[in-house]
Amino acid sequence: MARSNIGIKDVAVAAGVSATTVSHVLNDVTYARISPETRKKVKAAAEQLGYEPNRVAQALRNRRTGVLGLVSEDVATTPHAGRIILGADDAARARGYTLMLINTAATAGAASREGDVEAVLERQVDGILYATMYHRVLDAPANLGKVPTVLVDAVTADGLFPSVVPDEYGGARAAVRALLDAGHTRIGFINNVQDVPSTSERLRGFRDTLTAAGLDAGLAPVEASSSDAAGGYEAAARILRSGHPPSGLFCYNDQMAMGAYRAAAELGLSIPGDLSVVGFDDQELVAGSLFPGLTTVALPHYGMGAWAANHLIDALEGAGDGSSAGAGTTVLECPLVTRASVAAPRNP
Amino acid sequence: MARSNIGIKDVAVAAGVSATTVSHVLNDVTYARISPETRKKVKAAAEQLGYEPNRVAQALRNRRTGVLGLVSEDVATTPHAGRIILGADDAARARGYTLMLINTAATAGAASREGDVEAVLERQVDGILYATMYHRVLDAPANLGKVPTVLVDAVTADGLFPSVVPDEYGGARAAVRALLDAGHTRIGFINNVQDVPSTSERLRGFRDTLTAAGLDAGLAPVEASSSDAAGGYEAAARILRSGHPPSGLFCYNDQMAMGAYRAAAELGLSIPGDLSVVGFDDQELVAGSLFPGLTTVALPHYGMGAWAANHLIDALEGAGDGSSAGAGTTVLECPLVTRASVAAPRNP
DNA sequence: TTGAAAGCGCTAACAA
DNA sequence: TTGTTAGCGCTTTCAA
Repeated sequence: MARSNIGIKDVAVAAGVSATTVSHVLNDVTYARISPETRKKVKAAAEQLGYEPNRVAQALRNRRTGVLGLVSEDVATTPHAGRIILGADDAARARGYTLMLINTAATAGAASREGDVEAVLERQVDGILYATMYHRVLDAPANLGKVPTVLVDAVTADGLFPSVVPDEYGGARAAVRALLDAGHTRIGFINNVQDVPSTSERLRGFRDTLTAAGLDAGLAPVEASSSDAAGGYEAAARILRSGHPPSGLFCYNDQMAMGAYRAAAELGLSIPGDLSVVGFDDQELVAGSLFPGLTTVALPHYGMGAWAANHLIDALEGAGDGSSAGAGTTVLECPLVTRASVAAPRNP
Repeated sequence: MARSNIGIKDVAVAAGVSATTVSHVLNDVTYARISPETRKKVKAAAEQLGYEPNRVAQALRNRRTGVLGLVSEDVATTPHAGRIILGADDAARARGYTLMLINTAATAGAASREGDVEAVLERQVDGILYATMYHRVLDAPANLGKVPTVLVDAVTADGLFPSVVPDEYGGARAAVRALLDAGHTRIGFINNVQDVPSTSERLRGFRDTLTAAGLDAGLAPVEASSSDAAGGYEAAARILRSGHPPSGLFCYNDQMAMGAYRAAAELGLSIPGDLSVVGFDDQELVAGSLFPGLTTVALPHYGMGAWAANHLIDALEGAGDGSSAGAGTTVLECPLVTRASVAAPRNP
């Protein structure tokens, strides 16, 4: 079961040197003065025996495991978690770290989530990445912060941890600008009803962009509903059936846009001929499958995962100062992904 | 940085006993005869100091880390990975294990994937879960199997590893049966063009079910295309425009079903009034967002993850025999998820 | 009923 | 230039 029976000692005897020497050459210890021939011998022996370090023993000795605990909420719900995980994994591996994963329930009580954090802490992870599945303010478990911690897609009310979140506002601006650039002057927004940062920020981005373009944001139709296809259908129907319907529609997310597609179809409105639509989230499975393909704004999940891992490792490897080195929130751009749902309005 | 400074020794002095005794009582060592009062003292001290075991030290000593390496292909592509991860995490945690995650690229060469496996092996994982993102036959990295290994959603050509895969055939039967039960007698199938197990098995299930119902499977319309919405649209359009179109349509996956919805809409066919549709995969984001909701067949990703973790742990904890204890492939049911896309045919 | 001592595989002072 | 020695925190003979 124990896989690699051969250890540093075996290499030592094979090379005819001491374990210390083997350790020195294999770790490229700077202060060790070892003759080139000895180095060669050791490396050859190690290679030949197929030596692989036992990271557990190293960890015990060095008091660093090289493992990052990824505590992620609701891993299974969306593909978002996958992107965060992938970004974090890529970044971590590039720097010699590995991820240890624990799923935690967003809806669980503080005690349960504290237990989840404890599970990785026992494993002596060097640091923790705490990820949520949508941008929100997090009620952090009490034991978070016992090791350096970075928040992904979340902030805490007290702002004690460094964190990385999407630029919801900027993303909304990009979406509306795409509509504006295509020539639309009457643009509507269908928003989510939940009280989360993205709801208010996307609305703010929507309004500010219209205002900046010299339009009266107060006149722009805005309807809110649940952030799924049914909600999108309903909100879009309300807007499109109004007296003076918009020619461009910005949707809170791709699911709602999917509902808007249906509402448009029922009203005999073709996309993008009669109605241009922009979504948010870039859920490949949805945005890429709709017809016509949905122009949308991508959430930088991969980038947030990578940023968080890198930032955490920087903190770990930087001066072992207070661990709170560089708290504050970093905001990552949400780029527009152009597909085929935006065109010039029929009657500009 | 090192989080829990207090170790077994601290508890020992606090309780006025030896480290040995502390270890004994905290681990409930059966053969240790320790007085109830001593036990009480030790537990109180541990509790009071907030002692948490250092799993790394335990691992070094016990030669078991209690960590399972999850090597997963293309974690980010679909929500499937999330389900597998969740299932594996739940099962592993219930039995005191933790997951270590490594992403690997399905398209990468054997050498690169071997490196990915090596990364977790160095961490002394007790066993490995190797997961692919769709059911296929896997070209296993050479070092897989150095520790007990279970395959998730994949099999190897040589069948050397225990593995768990979805019952594609049974799922297809359930889908077709749903159509049959609703009264349809003319049923079509739009299939994937790729040569993967699901393509042939779902087709086989489709035909066998028709035959078993006394219909002539040879006459049933079958069209194949790429397994996305565009392919589904195209294949469905071909079938629906044919001389004698079916009243029920089974689709290789939900994406293709989404394309079929569009084809039906263009032909003025309402779902489920004029056409009943069944998908496969149960991609919540798609199946639940379509209108009407898509009746589909769920892939048991959560179950496969859980089964694999449990099976692996069984092997780990069972007699430390050959590790190949119980190779062979386990097949998990694909249940029908009923939404609203199936109804009785208009002209039975 | 309890404790002393050895050692898991590795690294790092310190000696030689 | 290299080797000896002492642990990292824990478990487990073995002895008391």
